[in-house]
Amino acid sequence: MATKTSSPCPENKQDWLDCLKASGYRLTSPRRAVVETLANSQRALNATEIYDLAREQYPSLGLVSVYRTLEKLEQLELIQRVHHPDGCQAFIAGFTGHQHLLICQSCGKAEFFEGDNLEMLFERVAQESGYQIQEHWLQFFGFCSKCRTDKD
Amino acid sequence: MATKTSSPCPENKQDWLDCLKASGYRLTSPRRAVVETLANSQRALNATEIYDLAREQYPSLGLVSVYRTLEKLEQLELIQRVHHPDGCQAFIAGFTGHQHLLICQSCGKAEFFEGDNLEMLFERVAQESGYQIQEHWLQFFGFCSKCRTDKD
DNA sequence: TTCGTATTGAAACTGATTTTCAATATCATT
DNA sequence: AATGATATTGAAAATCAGTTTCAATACGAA
Ligand SMILES: [Mn+2]
Ligand SMILES: [Mn+2]
Ligand SMILES: [Zn+2]
Ligand SMILES: [Zn+2]
Repeated sequence: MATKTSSPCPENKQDWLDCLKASGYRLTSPRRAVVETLANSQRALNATEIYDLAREQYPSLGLVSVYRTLEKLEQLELIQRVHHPDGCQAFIAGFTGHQHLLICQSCGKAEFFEGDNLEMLFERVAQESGYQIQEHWLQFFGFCSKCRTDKD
Repeated sequence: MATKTSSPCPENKQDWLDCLKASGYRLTSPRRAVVETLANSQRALNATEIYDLAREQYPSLGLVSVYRTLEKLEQLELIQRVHHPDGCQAFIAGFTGHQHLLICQSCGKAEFFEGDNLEMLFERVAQESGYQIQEHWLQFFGFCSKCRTDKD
């Protein structure tokens, strides 16, 4: 029985490299470093965080290449931007299908969940407002089990 | 019978000025201009948009004063920041109680709605993920009745 | 009306992101 | 494996939104 929540890490970061390759991009060390860093992360990272983490393995990496790689990964929908009260320039591994984010307010750890059923609400709001509803954003914030334990 | 959706404009922009006054701030022309502009707007506006609109009535207004006034209005919870795929620095008149935004993807017109009932989903996701859920973001995007008509 | 000071707009500054550019690395082709 | 066209690179310069500084001004309590 499959769980309804899932970690953002993709099964295989090779998929990302394959996808970049298939889209006509070259596989370079800077790109590998960024992919590696993001694909291994349990939480959303911004450009500088990726830069700092990736340089531990690949010190000559330039910040500009991080920005350029993020741009491509986002276009290919391998990653997605995460909006947060503290900022909206962090990225996390994307997931297919209809999923939403659950984010730890303490450590930032993110998971995806699915199974929100908002059809009834869509209809009621559409009725009352006259809007034709096309998209929705839903995001939960809380404390992950680890951070709850640490608080004690 | 009260509708469950409502326009973001406050009944009376004088309320905002009173609130600023009550908080120890002086009522100045730049502040009045920003309040006027935001309180009259049906959609979220960023600093530059407010600056441009407000200067039509008050040409000597400085952009710095827009930023400074926004900061105060946000602290007083008279306005709130609106996150959007195209940017997250726009503000709209705030509302009390538990409400969420419905935004037109064409003209930006915003309304608030209430009555989302996510308790069951909170519990299920909390159970499956181990997270203690504290907050949620919910936002709808679509086309307002006017923009739907205009498309025909 | 007076007067202390909160507020102002211009200019300088900051930090994040983008652009430019010459040097380099990738990879399809030989 | 070697070649060569060119996509990609990092450094430096440029841009952009937002913030800080500061002397001049406007608010509003007295
Ligand atoms: Mn959903
Ligand atoms: Mn809600
Ligand atoms: Zn946590
Ligand atoms: Zn509209």
